Amino acid sequence: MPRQKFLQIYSQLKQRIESGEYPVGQLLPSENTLIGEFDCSRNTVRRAISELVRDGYVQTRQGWGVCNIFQPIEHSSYTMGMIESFRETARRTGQTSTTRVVAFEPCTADESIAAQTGFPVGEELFALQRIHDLDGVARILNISYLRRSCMPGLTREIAEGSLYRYLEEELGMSIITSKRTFTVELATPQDRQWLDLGEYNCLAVVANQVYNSEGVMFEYTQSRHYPGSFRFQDNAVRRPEES
Amino acid sequence: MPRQKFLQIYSQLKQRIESGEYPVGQLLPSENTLIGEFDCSRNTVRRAISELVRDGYVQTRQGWGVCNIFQPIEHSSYTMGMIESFRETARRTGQTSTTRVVAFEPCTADESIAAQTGFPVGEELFALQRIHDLDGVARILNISYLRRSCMPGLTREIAEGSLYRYLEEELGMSIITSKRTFTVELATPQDRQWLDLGEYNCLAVVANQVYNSEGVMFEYTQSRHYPGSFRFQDNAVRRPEES
DNA sequence: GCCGATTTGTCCGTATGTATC
DNA sequence: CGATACATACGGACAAATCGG
Repeated sequence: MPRQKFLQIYSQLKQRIESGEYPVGQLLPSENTLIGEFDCSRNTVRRAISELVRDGYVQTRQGWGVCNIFQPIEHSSYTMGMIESFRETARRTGQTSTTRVVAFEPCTADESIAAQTGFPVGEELFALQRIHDLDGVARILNISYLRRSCMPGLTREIAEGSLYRYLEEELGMSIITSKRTFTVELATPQDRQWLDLGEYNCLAVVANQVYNSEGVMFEYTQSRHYPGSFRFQDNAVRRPEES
Repeated sequence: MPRQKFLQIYSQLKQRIESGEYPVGQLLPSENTLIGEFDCSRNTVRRAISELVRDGYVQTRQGWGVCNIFQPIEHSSYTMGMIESFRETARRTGQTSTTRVVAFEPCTADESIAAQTGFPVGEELFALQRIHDLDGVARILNISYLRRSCMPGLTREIAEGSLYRYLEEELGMSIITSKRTFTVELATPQDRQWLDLGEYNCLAVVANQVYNSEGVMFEYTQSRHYPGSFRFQDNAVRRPEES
C-alpha cells in the first residue's frame, strides 16, 4: 500500500469502482462524505478523484457530483498513459516474452538521425536494435538510439538484459518523462526481415523520446509493432473553452 | 484571456517556453519566485506547472526544480490529449475540409454492435457514416452509432453540418469525457470503396466512446484514417512506484 | 422565476516532509 | 549540516453550477 494518503484513497475508490460497488452511471459519494470516511482534507479527496478522472473511471460536474463511467473492456495488449516496459506489459498480460539484440554499435548523429530523433547533430550515440518475441513469435522491432554520455559503460551484454533496470539500478537514473508519437508506416525490407507481418504491409510505429530526471533526453526508440498485437488507449477531458 | 488565475499563469509560462525565453534543459524560476511574480498562492503556481507537465513542456524533480524539456517539433496532423473535432483540426493545420454523409438510418443495437460499441443490446441508435475530405481527398471514414434517446430530433441534414455544434448549441449538451482506443486494422472492402489507400492495405483506427455531462455514453465513433495523414501524440510521466 | 441547500471549482495561507546540493 | 526546492496535507473562504421546493 502506498504511503501517500491521496494514493490510498485513489486505489480504494478505483477498486470499488472496478468491483461494481458503485453503480455505473450513478454518482459516487460526495466529497464531504468521502472526507468523513477517509478522515482527510478536501484537497486530498479531490486529488484522488482527479486521478480517477485522468484514468477514465469517473467524470465530475460542478454542482452535480462525481459520476462513475467505468466500463470493464480494457483487455488491451498495450496500455497508455504510463511508461511501461515491454517486460512489464508481457507479465501483466500473462504472455512469455524474450528480447534479442540484433545490432549494437556506437555511432554519431548525422543530419538524418538528428532530424528523426531530436538528438543534436554530432552527438555520440549507441545504435541498438532489438526484437521482442511474444509467446515465441517476433512482434516488435525496436530501433533505439541512446546518448552515450549518459551510459558510457553500456555493452551489448547489458542490453541483452533489461536496459531500464540497468539504467535505474546501476546508474541511479530514474526515468521521468516520455513523449510518444504514434503513426502507421509501410513495412520496410528490414521490418520484413525480422517480423512475420502476415497479410499486413504496415506497422504500428511508436516513436518514444525519453528524458531522465535531469531533463536530458537520453533515449529515442522507435517501436515497430506487428499491427495485430497492438493497441493503445487514452482518455481525454474537454475543458469549457480552453482556447 | 481566461479568467482563472492558474490558466493565466499556465498560458504565460507556456508562451515563454515556446518563445525560447527559458533555455531548454534549464530550470524555470522556482515556485517561490513565480509566487512573487504572479502574486498568487503556492497552490496556484503548482497547478499551472502540473498542467505544463501533463503537456510535456516541463518536468519537475523534488529538491531540484522545474526543468524545461520543450522541443518545437509537434507539427502533427492530429493532436492528442484533447477532444478535437475534425473541423477544428483542419482549421488549425490550414487545410480545407469537407464532410459528406454517406449513410444515415435508425437501427437497434444487436449483440455484435453492442460488443463493439459498448451500448447495451436493444438500445435504439442512429447509424451514421461520414467521409472527411482533406484538401479534396477522402482521408477518413467515420462510422458512428449515436444514442437516439439523447438526440431524438437528429436528421440527416443536421448530420451534414457540425454534429457537435448541434449537440452543444441546440441540445445544450456539453461533452465532457472521451475514451479512445487506437489500433491498426486491415482495410475492408468498405474502406476501399470510400478511401484511396494507395499502397497501404491497413488503416489507423481510432475508436471513440464519448460521454455527455450526465455520464451517459451517447456516441461511439470509429474513425478509419488513411495512414499517411495520421499522427497521434502523447506524454507520459513515470511515477516512483505506482504498482 | 426565485431562493436555499448541496456539490464541485478555485484560491488562499500554513505546516511539515523529503530530496538535492 | 543548512539552505533551497518540490511534494504532501490540512483547513478555510468564496464562487459557480445544479436541483428541488
